[in-house]
Amino acid sequence: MNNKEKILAAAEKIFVRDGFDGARMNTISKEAGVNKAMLHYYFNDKGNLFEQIFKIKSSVFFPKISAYFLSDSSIQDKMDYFIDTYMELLMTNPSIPSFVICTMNKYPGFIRVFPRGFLESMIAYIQLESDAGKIRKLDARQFFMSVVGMCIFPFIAKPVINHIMNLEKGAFDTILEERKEEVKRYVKAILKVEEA
Amino acid sequence: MNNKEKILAAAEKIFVRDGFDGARMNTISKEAGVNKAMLHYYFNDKGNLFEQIFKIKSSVFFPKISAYFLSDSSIQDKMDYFIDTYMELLMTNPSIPSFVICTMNKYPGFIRVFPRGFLESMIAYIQLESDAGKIRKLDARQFFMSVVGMCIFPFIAKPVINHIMNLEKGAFDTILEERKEEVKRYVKAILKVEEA
DNA sequence: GTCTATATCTGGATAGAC
DNA sequence: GTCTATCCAGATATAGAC
Repeated sequence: MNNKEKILAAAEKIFVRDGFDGARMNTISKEAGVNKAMLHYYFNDKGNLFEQIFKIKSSVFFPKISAYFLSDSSIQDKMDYFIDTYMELLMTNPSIPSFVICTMNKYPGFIRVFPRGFLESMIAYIQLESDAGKIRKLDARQFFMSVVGMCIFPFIAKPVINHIMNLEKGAFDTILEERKEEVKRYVKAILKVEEA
Repeated sequence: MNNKEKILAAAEKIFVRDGFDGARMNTISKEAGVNKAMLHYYFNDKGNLFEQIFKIKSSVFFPKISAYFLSDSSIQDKMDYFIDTYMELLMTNPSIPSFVICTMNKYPGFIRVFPRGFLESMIAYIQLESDAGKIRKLDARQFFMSVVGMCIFPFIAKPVINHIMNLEKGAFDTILEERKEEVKRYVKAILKVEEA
């Protein structure tokens, strides 16, 4: 890894952990093991360094979670895949949801990193299935927001959850693991066509 | 309103809008219309000013959303009340969810303001109903997390939602209003006992 | 490309007059 | 209680030698 790559890796870690405001150019340089002036040499300023990282990251994230939606499997299977993949991704990057929320609420310009097509087409597909009567009649936008909300909740609320449920060491991870299955069951219940 | 009250009101607004780090003692004093030195006279330092506000706020919030849980109505009605009350509260304070998430992830000590009893007893009650077979067999903690996740999602993700769905002016508020009913329907579907 | 030293700015907090 | 002036720490960014 050359210096530029070292800086990118270190900056990602520190920005995600501390947020844009909380991150220090000093901390990043120490983490990367390079001189602080190098950060400015390669990336001019803090804001630009920040953008570079998350343009790269989001270009792999969205294709991954939406991949299976193109297959010819049932919508129930597609939702199962989405929930599994999304939850797995979050479990290996548990700070991402809070990071994204904090960043984009403070710096609305940050949402540019969200590519439009992936989410739009997933929602459109769900709406078609609903309109065709294959699943319950629902607003696909509301449904999609609900699924994502259910998936990210434990990650954004971890401190409260630990406080309220006073969990033992490791218990939180168990909750996450069980949650995948539980959310999939909830989604199936929501999608199920009501009896007349 | 005396100076102390003016400061509290101004500080609440600025802290919620800008976060703890982003808030400036200068900005707060201007907003309150008092001299900056007054902030230190009444509240010593920034951290203490911050705590005072949210101890007061949370002491009204939790009793409100959990009030109806003590009645003798059905669990479905209780959940409807919870979702309505909670969503209404958020609609009049739409920045609160992001604020809480950002603050408590950065300053874990902040969770002390969350009183334990209210949420715990709501969850315990739901678990009893489930174990008794009055609703579907489920993990009440997972269920409760799901409901809260569904309610707060549009508030924490507003910038993405506007970006992805490219909404017209006022369309977001319509989504919020419709969401109350939609989430209530989803919750009913989740709670419904499965046929053998 | 890499480093040291430093300029410059910002913001919380304090001293002290009134 | 209220104000002005100021201190001081911390952080970004730059200048300039090598």
